[in-house]
Amino acid sequence: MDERFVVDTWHYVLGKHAKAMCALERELGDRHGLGPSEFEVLDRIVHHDRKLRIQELCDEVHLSQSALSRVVARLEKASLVSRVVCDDDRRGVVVCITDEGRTRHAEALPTQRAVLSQIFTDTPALAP
Amino acid sequence: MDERFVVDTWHYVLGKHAKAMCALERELGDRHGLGPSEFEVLDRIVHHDRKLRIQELCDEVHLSQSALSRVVARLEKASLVSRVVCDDDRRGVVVCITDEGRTRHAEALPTQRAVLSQIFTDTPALAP
DNA sequence: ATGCATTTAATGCCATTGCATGAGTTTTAG
DNA sequence: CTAAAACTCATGCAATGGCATTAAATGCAT
Repeated sequence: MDERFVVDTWHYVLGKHAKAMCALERELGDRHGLGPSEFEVLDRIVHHDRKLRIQELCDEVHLSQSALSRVVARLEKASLVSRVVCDDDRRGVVVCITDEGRTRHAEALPTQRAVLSQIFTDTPALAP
Repeated sequence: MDERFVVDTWHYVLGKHAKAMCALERELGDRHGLGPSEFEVLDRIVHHDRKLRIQELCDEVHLSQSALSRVVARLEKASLVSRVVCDDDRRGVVVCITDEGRTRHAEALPTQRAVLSQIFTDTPALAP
């Protein structure tokens, strides 16, 4: 169809993604010791406000199952979440956010919002 | 400002980026033996239709200088580009696309366009 | 002209990611 | 009830990317 629109949109996505990822990595990392993926996982759990199974998280975060497994492992090592074998299906694992995890997320959230605002506001939908 | 818009846009970008990257990796890789970064570099050179310095490419591709250096190295190993020390500034390196590189790019271009069209057409600007 | 700071690209090192696989559990078919 | 198939998550491995550093070349100031 409109090939030009498609390609322009793709470049817009590429540019914003790179810029935002880079900034998030820097800001979240320096200020809160979190990577973008770690923050995203915490954020999903807080958003749902309940325990989530790995598989549920997998649907929400744009990571492979293996990558997610490792992110959760890192979060657990940092005491921000805990992993518990699921009661009714012992193949599954539920991820619970800890108080420390909630605190860290709450601290990091304004940083993330600030970064994203910086990047996505005052920009035309398809910036040149 | 409109926090909701910012976050929604970010999720849109994340989703499209993940989907497109994944599909490009698969399709370009399987059909043409190219990674997305490799294709992107070839594409930029073809688009400009001239030799480009590494640094110029760096501005156009969303890669660090070191990553770009390695992409070009891979492309050179595959005989798709050649690297020549710049005449007027012998620190610099110009990257020239080879005939084989042009051919490969021409073959891969429709694949890339097809993937992107699939993902970016018939979707509302902010898909659910 | 000489020495020092700067620029440019390549490389060492490490972190993160995806694919393929593995171990354990559940479900299904017979 | 048993065996095979499917599912869920973790891990080995290789690829890719970024940061910091290096080597070489250039520019600039004295």
